[in-house]
Amino acid sequence: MSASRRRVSQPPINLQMSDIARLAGVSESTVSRALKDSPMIAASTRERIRRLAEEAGYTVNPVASSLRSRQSGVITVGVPLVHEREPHLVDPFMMTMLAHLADTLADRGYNMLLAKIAVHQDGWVRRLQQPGRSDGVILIGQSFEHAAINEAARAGIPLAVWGSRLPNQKYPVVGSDNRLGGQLAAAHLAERGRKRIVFLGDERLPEVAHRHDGYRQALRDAGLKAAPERLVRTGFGGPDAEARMAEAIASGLAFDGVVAASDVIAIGAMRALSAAGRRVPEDVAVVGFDDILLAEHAHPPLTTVRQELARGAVALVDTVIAAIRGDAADSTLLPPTLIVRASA
Amino acid sequence: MSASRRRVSQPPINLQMSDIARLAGVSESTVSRALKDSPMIAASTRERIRRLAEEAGYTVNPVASSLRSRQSGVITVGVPLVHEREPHLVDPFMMTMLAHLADTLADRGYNMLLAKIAVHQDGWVRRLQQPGRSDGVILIGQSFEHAAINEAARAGIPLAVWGSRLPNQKYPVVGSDNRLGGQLAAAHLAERGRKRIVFLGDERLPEVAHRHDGYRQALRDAGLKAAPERLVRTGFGGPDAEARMAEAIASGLAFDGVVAASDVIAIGAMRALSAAGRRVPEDVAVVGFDDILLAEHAHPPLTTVRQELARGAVALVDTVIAAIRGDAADSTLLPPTLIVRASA
DNA sequence: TTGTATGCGTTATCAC
DNA sequence: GTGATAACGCATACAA
Repeated sequence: MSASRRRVSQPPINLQMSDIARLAGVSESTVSRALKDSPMIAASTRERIRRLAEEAGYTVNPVASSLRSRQSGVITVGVPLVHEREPHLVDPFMMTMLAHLADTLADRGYNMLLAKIAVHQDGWVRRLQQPGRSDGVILIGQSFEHAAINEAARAGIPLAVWGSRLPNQKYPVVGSDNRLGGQLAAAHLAERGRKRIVFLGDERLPEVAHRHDGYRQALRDAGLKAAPERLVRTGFGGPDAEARMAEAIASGLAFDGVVAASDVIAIGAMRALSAAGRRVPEDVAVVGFDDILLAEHAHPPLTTVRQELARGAVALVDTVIAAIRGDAADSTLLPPTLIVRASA
Repeated sequence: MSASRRRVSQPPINLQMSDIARLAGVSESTVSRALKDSPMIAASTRERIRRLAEEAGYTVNPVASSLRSRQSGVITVGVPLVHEREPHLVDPFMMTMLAHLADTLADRGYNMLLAKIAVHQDGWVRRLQQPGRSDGVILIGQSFEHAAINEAARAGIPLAVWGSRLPNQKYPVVGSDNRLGGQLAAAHLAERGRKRIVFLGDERLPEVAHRHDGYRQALRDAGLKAAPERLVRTGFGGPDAEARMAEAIASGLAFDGVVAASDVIAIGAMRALSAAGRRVPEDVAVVGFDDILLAEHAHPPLTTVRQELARGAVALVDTVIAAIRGDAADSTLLPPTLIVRASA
């Protein structure tokens, strides 16, 4: 059942601007201007040329256009891969963010070029913005690359980054108030009488670090102490989180509450708890982070800190567009919200 | 907290090939060849030039390269939007497919350009493959555009389409055996003694049509009759499905089983059933389609027909690459699997 | 308001 | 094995 064919039938007669110019009896420049609605051209001829091009099925060659004009109409969205082999893109948070970004970029008339970034390899910053291919870059997550991102910003790459505010930051970030988010989560558990609350996540990552800070603040406020052994480090993958939680349980760690750095982590943890015969929330109350679609469908439905991804995506896009224009590109701090369901 | 800056500091000294040529004491042609590992160049000079370029931080300008060579290293992934306002990309099935495609394309050394396609507007096929911007196109879903896609294929655009096999198809498709899938779903319900089984989906779309065919076949095989009023039409959105299901219940339609055209539809239906006081699976058994991550977390966990998206994504990518090369681009039929959980 | 001329940075073609 | 030269298709400074 072959459906192949050489590019032979119906040669798409690669029309160029000169063809339209001839058809219209004007010069190429006029066509070029008319097609981008330049006010230089009389409205009547503009209209005529547009119609002619339309009928002929001509579209401007974006590659040539972008070589000459140094504008591509494309924005690169980069996903830093912390650990080589994780298929990060399939992560629900990442997918949702990408979908919102794609929607917003389309709204703004930009195309989206998706790039997985192996941040191990040196020089990824340069590869990121191959000259001319895209007008700007959105990075989803800072990973451990604060310094490298700063360098990229200093090199003049229009940038917007999803993440946390850090000292000495030369690039605009969009992100939730992670400290507040962590605080909301832990305070909620404390209010429900939980005394020994575990934090589950990789606190070396900037966003998670802030969530952890908020968590400790809330514990202090509640008069609880944050035992260091109750910081259980895990990556963002569900199976990883499940394994780390299982280990913690097996090690005899005593706890009655969990603040997870993400919903996927929380759900992995609940799996491990369930496997170990601990009931949620009776024995252990669990709070997640993100409020992905899965959260409300989890067993039990997950209490979590919602991040406003749709708003975040809009802010990221508008920020990078501002940077491209050379306008002030300010950082944006989004308010997280505690969504109380059944798990805590 | 402004983090903006004009592109002034640290001018990235836009290095070009001529600079490397001068540095190496050779011509531009030699540099060009060396950097693409042409066997024409002596291994020693090749290595020397590569190192020089590396050190200088030079990368080939992909726009200029692609204007001249007519190869972009980019593949466009198009998502046809059936209904204008649905944010289709946020659909879990779509997001998962996109993530797998992005992973696979990256593996194959291609970049992914994401395009939402408004199929209402005429001429979308042409816009899809703006000359030069990408080497080929992957379409996720045929929508109602079989004829237009055929036209694109005839025009020589290298294509691969996720969808169903249709008569007179001039383009390669990758997709599940939807007829078999529908059959598996309905047969499972029949085996469990369900007699009045509703089909929930838009049977005008090719893939859904085939699932519906399989459903009817299974009913016939089980000696049941497929009453036309048990075909309840709905789009792919969860809220839409919930509303249609609620209407069907309110209208007094009698049924004890549901075959849904997707998991999202199934979950929407279960919501409506639950709201109407019908228990799943006791009163109504429900089978979904896709096996998205959400399915196993649904209430109750959803029995569904799994599609192998990861394999599908690989097939799509390899198919479009074959088409780009001018090789035979064959269609691929993936085997669906029934995953039995608690909902049926 | 429109046309003319030049060049964007690379690669293909042809010569050496 | 390497170099010179002319495109690739368009947009802009400048001239008219």
